[in-house]
Amino acid sequence: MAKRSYNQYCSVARALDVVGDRWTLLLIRELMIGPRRYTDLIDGLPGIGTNHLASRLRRLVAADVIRRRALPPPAASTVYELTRSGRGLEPVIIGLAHWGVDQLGAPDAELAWRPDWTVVALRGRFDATAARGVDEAYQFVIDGQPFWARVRNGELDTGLGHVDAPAVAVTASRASFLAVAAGEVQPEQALAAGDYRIDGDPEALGRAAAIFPNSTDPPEKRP
Amino acid sequence: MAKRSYNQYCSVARALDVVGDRWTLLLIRELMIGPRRYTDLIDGLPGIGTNHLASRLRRLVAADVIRRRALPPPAASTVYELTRSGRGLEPVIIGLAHWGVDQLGAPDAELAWRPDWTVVALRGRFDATAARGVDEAYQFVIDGQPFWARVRNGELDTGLGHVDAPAVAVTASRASFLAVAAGEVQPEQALAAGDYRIDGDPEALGRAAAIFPNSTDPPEKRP
DNA sequence: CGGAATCCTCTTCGATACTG
DNA sequence: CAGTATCGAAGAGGATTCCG
Repeated sequence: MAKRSYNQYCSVARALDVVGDRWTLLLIRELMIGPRRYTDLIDGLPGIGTNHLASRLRRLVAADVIRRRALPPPAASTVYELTRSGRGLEPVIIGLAHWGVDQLGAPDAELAWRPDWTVVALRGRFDATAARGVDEAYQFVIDGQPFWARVRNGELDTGLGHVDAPAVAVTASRASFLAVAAGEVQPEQALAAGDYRIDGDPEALGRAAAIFPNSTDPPEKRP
Repeated sequence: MAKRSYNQYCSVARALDVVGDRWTLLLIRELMIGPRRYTDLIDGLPGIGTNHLASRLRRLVAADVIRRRALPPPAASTVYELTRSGRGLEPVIIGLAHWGVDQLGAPDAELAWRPDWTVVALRGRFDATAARGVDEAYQFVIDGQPFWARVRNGELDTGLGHVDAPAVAVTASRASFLAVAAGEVQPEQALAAGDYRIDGDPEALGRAAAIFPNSTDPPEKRP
């Protein structure tokens, strides 16, 4: 039962001792999207053994990366969420997200895809400079799954569900949303085809496009 | 022989399909320090099975993350080094290094430690703002292992071996270097004790301390 | 000696079945 | 809904051997 360790006095190795196991960083990704129930996690991590999920959750709680929280009575359920320490892993996830774009390829029906994952992509693409002075929210409903992004004071907030008074709302099917996101289809075509809809202020749409640029390299320096 | 995959259309999952296996990110860390021979890698990754190292190297070459290069005749050996794509993983490694600092604890003789790993720590602590206008090099020789950092045009370059005309040179034993780095011993004490030596310009030492701050949070936003 | 392939034991993974 | 229990298959970790 003793945890396997790299046994190195190196902060990279120590970090990987805690979050380097298979599935663990994807589990962090899931919780970056928002608090999740056990079954939500199973759903967002197709293929994980339930025993492994349970043991990883236990370990991450022990390491103060995530926390177990009971929802108030009407909901009567428990959720897992990132602690402050766990939120500190966001740069790692974002770093992987940037790097992984090149490995992504074209949308493939064989691969699992959840609308929520778009939240992570949005957080990765967020351009704080372009967001300066903007104060508005954007609503998405993809495949019936609602999520949103709000920009205020140059900062980004995201969540699942519906947001008040969005400046723009995008409603789309999985296929059309992915086709547009991957650049396979022009937004105009998708709009004409019908299962892709944009409501709201056209100018706000332009701002959103600048704040979440489609394919730039990470803001870090280039080699 | 088919590679295990998460089978998700998500750039984080795709990235982890390539570099998420056990040992792989530590292998990238090793190559961030500089080009390495097979046996150097074995040495920097104590505990890795030679078969696993070989198979990971093969896969990473295939994925264009690293490259195999033959050294010119006198050396008559081959080294592995990061490709441009592989260097793109530096933000991930640095992100893990920042996060792992909290998990690091006190130096422990039970844990493996290599002087070279300090190069990664230096790269993680580099403060580009403090480096503005500085053009000088710093030499380290820890436990007999030489490595250096050079700051120029607000950018950082690092490497193994000796650098020309360093502004500061730090020479120390493993124990005293770690004790000072971990904040257990004040530099003055270590200097007095004798197995820690600093040569060069005291003002440059002050600049180096500002450029590689000892324990700040990552420059990313805080939660 | 550097760069692996082989063998063998042990742990972890993945899938399913089962329980409070 | 939130987990345990179980079990075959795959990967990890050593040691040793092989090849140039």
